[in-house]
Amino acid sequence: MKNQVAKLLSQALQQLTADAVIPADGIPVPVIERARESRHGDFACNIALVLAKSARVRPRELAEKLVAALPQNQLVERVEVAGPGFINFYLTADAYHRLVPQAIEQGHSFGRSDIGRGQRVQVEFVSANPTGPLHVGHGRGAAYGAVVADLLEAVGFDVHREYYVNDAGRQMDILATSVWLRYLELCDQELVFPSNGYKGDYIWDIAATLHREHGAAYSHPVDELFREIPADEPAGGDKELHIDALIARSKGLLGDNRYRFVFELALNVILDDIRDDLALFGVTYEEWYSERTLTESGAVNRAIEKLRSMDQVYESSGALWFRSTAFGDEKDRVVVRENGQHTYFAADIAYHMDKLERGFERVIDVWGADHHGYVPRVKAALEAMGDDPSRLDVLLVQFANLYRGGEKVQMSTRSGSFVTLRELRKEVGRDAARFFYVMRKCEQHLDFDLDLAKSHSADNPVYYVQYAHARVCSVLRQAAEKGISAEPSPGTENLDRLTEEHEKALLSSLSRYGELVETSAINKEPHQLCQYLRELANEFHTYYNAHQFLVEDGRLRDARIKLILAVQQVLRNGLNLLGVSAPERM
RNA sequence: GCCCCCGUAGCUCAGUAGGAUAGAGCGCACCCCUCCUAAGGGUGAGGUCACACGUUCGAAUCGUGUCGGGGGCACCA
Repeated sequence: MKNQVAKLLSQALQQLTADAVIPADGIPVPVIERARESRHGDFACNIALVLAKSARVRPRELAEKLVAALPQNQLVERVEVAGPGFINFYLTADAYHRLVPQAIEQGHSFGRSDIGRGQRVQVEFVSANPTGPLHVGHGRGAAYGAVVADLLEAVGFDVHREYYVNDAGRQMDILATSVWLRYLELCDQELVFPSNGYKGDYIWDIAATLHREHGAAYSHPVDELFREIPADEPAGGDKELHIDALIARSKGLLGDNRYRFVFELALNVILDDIRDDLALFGVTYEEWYSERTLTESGAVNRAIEKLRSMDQVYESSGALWFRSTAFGDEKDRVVVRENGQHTYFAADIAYHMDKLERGFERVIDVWGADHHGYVPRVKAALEAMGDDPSRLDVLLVQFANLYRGGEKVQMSTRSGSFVTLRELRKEVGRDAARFFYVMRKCEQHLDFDLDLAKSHSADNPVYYVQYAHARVCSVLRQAAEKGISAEPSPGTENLDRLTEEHEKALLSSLSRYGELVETSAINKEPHQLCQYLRELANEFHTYYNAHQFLVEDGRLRDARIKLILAVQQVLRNGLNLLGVSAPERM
């Protein structure tokens, strides 16, 4: 609808350019917006105000000329120049009416578009280290990333969802060692568990699996394991040195293959759990990309060599540094440590290089806000390698705070008192969790009210929207019971009977849906969709209270049934994009 | 110290690429089912858009500065 108005204006602009009223250079794309007030018509455009200066014509005069140059169109009833030079468009009733059969016939595809033109875009999200279950912080990234991906797909992008699995590195070694130590305890050995190890119950579970399936086959005397290991922090030593020494000793005692076995077991159990958890949350991926394959395939070395060949790295005090300051970073960053191991950052450079090499035109990373310091250096690396850093879009998601009974739920990884995503899902349900997570802009701190998310009341936005959908279903059931056919008449037949203000408001909202999906997708702002659905549901509920749908007058009844069928479809499509169910009854 | 985000109604937040009289929900005060689910609806009170200066025909929106809140600044992952 908006696009059609914009097209008309573009044609008028071309006409005026040909007539030399407007200078040919630098004509902006006309910005059409929804009029905020009905007395300003349906759409408004400020192009005359914008162009007045360069055309050296008074805004109102320019507006008049544009209006005169507008081609005829059956959607537009009349056009007015108002205020300082706004052009207001008043659309015909038919322009709105034709949306109703469209929504009903197009069903699931109503509101979708192809503005993405099949461009390949990768969305990487969650990517939590597989060292334990996902917690509520990851949940927000999961919900947000999933909806952004779905929105982009809905507007015609070729979306590739990816989870980057950090299956290499020290944290994973700490995990493997933690599991093995717990296993040794299950083999009736006594030891002091390292303060820096993973202490969650799930570590015991994995150790128990190892013990159940392999008995004491992986057991070693503990005194051998701890012999001459530097003291742990509680014993007055350094927890990092302590755990690193334990890892090295574990590898030595178990040997490569057996250590690998414990490592893989831990990794697979946790990764399966994460995968399962996300799937139950309605979040799925096209690909789980292993960090290890990045090293094994030589991509990391290749990235480093690429930087070297472009003279973007230098050696200093035994390490290899990337000149990220040359690209706006605040300090240079190490890519290969003094001990010869590459840093996590080096793998990240390789990963992003690989993403672009795989042919994605746009790459979106969803990160926790605590990683924001990472953005400049990753972009710097892409630029240094000769890529366009603007192809990478990093979306930072702020943390979510849970509230229960008006009190903030205290969470800290250290004390092990963090709430897992699974627990949250169990408590408030998938629908509420998905909706609440994306209700706010991602850069906004999120206050997640658990009581509200659980409440079955109008205060709860999820139920409110779902209830509107269920109510439509209920009306249709009611019709069936009364022996009234809810089968709508073809096309726009009878829709001219919709003359109530409530009905016009609903038609107007329906006409906004497509635009809304587009702006939500382009701006990566799912909260706009939440907001919209709430408004649409509100208009429906108001309508429901004010008017009977299943009236005696068959033509009016048909028109109303068609209208609510269209509303039902849009509610369903919108909820579906959010990963929230649209129940038939509640 | 440097960097990022935020500051709009009592509370939680919108404000659609600067636009015509700043919006919603909650809370508060009233009111509405002999009627398709009251898990609903309506009416009302409530704002110096943190502050100052600047850009513009026009600023909650853009720029600079100040104040206030949150987060980040590893040869960790």
